[in-house]
Amino acid sequence: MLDPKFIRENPEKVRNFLAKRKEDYKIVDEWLEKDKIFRESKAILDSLRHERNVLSEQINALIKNGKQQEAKEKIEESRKIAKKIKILEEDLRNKKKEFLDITFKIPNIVSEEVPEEEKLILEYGKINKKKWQKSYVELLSKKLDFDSAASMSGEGFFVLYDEAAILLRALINFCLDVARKKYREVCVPVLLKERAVFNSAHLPRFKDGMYSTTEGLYLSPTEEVALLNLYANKIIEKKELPLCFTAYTPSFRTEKGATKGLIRVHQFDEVELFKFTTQEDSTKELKKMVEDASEVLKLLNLPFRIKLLPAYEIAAQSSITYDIEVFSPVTGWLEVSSCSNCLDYQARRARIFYLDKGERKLVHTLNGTCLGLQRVFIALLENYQKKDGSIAVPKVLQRYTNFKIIKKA
RNA sequence: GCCGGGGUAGCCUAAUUGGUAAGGCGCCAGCCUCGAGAGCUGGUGGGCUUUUGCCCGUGCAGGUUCGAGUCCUGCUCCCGGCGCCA
Repeated sequence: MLDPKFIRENPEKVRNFLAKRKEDYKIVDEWLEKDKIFRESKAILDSLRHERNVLSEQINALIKNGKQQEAKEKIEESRKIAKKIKILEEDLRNKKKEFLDITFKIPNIVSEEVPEEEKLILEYGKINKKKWQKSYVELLSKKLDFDSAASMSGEGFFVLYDEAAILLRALINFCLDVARKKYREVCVPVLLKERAVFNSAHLPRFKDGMYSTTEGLYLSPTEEVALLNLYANKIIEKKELPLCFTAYTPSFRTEKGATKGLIRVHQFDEVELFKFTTQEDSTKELKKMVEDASEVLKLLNLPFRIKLLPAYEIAAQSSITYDIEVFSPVTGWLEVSSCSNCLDYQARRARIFYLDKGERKLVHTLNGTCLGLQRVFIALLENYQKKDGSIAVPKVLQRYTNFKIIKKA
């Protein structure tokens, strides 16, 4: 969430970035109204509480001095106020809830660096497109089985066999090993409490995009949620920052518009990067994160490009987002990473602070995919295929696969 | 899942039969000093209020009460024990 004080003092700025996000900026007026009502009600309640507190203190003094009769009269008086307070408290609770609900609906500030339209930042590697190249589906043939997956889990799932399964696992390990050089590896849960998912701001906005269980837990839509919550309600020493984590887990999304294939599936694999930084370092650290994620593609010798997304394409919690797309000869450009600076938006919800000379400050949180593995998998197959239908395994992956080539199926 | 014990500010520890959160460390500022340290003084949770000031704050959410760290209910996490378990 944004700092209410910021919204109150800069409603124009908030309207402005809502417009950039192509969202309804009238919500700001609604917010200002709710904020005003809430604060006015609270002021009335506060003065009543003050009266009660004064009376209470008098009652205490009277009782100590043995003046029971006078105390009794004061208690009677105070009782009336207490009744009023109770009614107003109930009312204020509702108003506070309304106020918070609307505050949570307002997305993060948009960074000044965010362009009007998608902006190409970098192109890397040589695009190699040949007429004879086949799609990953053709290449894998029976090693990729959508039918069995559909019969046990429904549409939007897949089964991999043999070298295909091994290659995906190799990719997971490779990405993790590259990430591990700079990020601490951590193994995290994929079932998460409502509060945790709320902290990352996936709730309430992304509710329909997530699976939930009968026990009320949500299936992780991205490791971003778990990694953020490593420090929920904690205070970090400034000298410990930046804290960098990486994790691999499967991620789960309902993907209502899922199409057949590996590109958009309900259960997919990603290695995630996450950083907690000081307020002054987050911009610098985001750039490093984008480089770290690109590093994997460079090592795999896959062509890719980096884009800076416009405001209307970035997540509500993000203030700026870089996307990395890998080139796959038949399937085309595939988004494999999204690196975002959430500033203090998630930290305010999750209450994550650091101590700077005794002063408590909200951390900045950054997240990035490193990478979306099914999509890198596709690019790998299509880029490394040979004319005879076999697929070479990149040198850096061979120690993970223990084979150098996937023969034509 | 059951039984018992616990959660107080950045950290550590107090608070009588319910009477309105005390102290220490650390940190910040000032004094002192060539400077640092020590020492001394003040300040160090959040919000509203331009001042004075007021409200809230003892894991979270409620309840009882004139008044709750303290009593009650639900939840949560930690510690110990039992149970279950790959």
